[in-house]
Amino acid sequence: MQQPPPQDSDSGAQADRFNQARTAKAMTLLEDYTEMIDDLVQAHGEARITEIAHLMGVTHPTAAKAVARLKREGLAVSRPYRGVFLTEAGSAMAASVRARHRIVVDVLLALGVPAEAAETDAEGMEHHVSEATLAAFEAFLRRKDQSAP
Amino acid sequence: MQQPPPQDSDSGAQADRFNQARTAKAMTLLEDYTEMIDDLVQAHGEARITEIAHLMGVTHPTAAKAVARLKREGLAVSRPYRGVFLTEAGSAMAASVRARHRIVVDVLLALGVPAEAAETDAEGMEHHVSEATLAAFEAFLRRKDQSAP
DNA sequence: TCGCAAATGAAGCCTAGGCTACACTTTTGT
DNA sequence: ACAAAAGTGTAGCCTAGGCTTCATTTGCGA
Repeated sequence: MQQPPPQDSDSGAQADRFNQARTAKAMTLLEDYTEMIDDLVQAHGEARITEIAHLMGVTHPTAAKAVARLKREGLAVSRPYRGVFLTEAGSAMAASVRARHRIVVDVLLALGVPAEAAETDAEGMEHHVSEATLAAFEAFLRRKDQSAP
Repeated sequence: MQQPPPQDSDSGAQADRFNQARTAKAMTLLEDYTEMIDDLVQAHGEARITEIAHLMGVTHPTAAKAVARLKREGLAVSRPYRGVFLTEAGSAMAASVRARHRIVVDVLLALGVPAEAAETDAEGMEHHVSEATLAAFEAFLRRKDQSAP
């Protein structure tokens, strides 16, 4: 799932990178909404469309469309005029997204990025952090903690 | 250009971050293509649609549409059935994009990310690296160089 | 309890960025 | 010199993800 088959020439490697970036970009909506819904359910017991929309900075029809997509993908469930909830798959995604987000922010902070910028940039960067990179980030943070306990 | 006006409540901060991530996402196409065209012009004296498409991993009509957008935005010029070239604005963007890309890759490598993953992830992450974060990255790399010359 | 405000849903429009199919130049090899 | 091949352009279709507008449902307060 990480190395697609090598192409004809060397230019394939370059193309593969862009294709992976495009794939990651397509996942961002799913990831952002599942995390948001998980937050809201933990905070209020349910996630309402209007609140999701407000926090995401979009209009409610946009949020509703996103939730419809989550439902299509089996990540969320909801009944008309009722709150939205995550399925098990959705919760799992939310958990890993949140963990990854925290690690990315921590790495940025450790590198000396100002807190506000770290939060903002992490929001976009996190979706492009592969397993390999995430593992390296975790190892880096562990080293940091050891050297400065 | 970095801090939009504060919203009503605190939820505005969250929404602002997502909005910035969306803006950055919208810039990725422009940035990727200008850098690619710059590479090709430096290598071959011109950038051909077919080669751009091949390297970007898309079909040529898609590349042609992207180039049309670059022209609309004043970043590139071209005449029918001839190569594509960057304007001064396009060259400037390519230069800063390339510089940022190199820094992001270097930071990932310095953190212990494997080379292949660093290249791939940087391709997506770089577009979300703000000026503040970039500055912190550069400072971090300078420190690294000093401690291990 | 019942009426109105707030929340949700539904429909339709727009742009970006993919694609295929087909038409037309340009280039190239014989 | 010209025909085939390669490269470009054009048209049209699709999905995602924004938006506005309008209809419907909830639920709360008078």
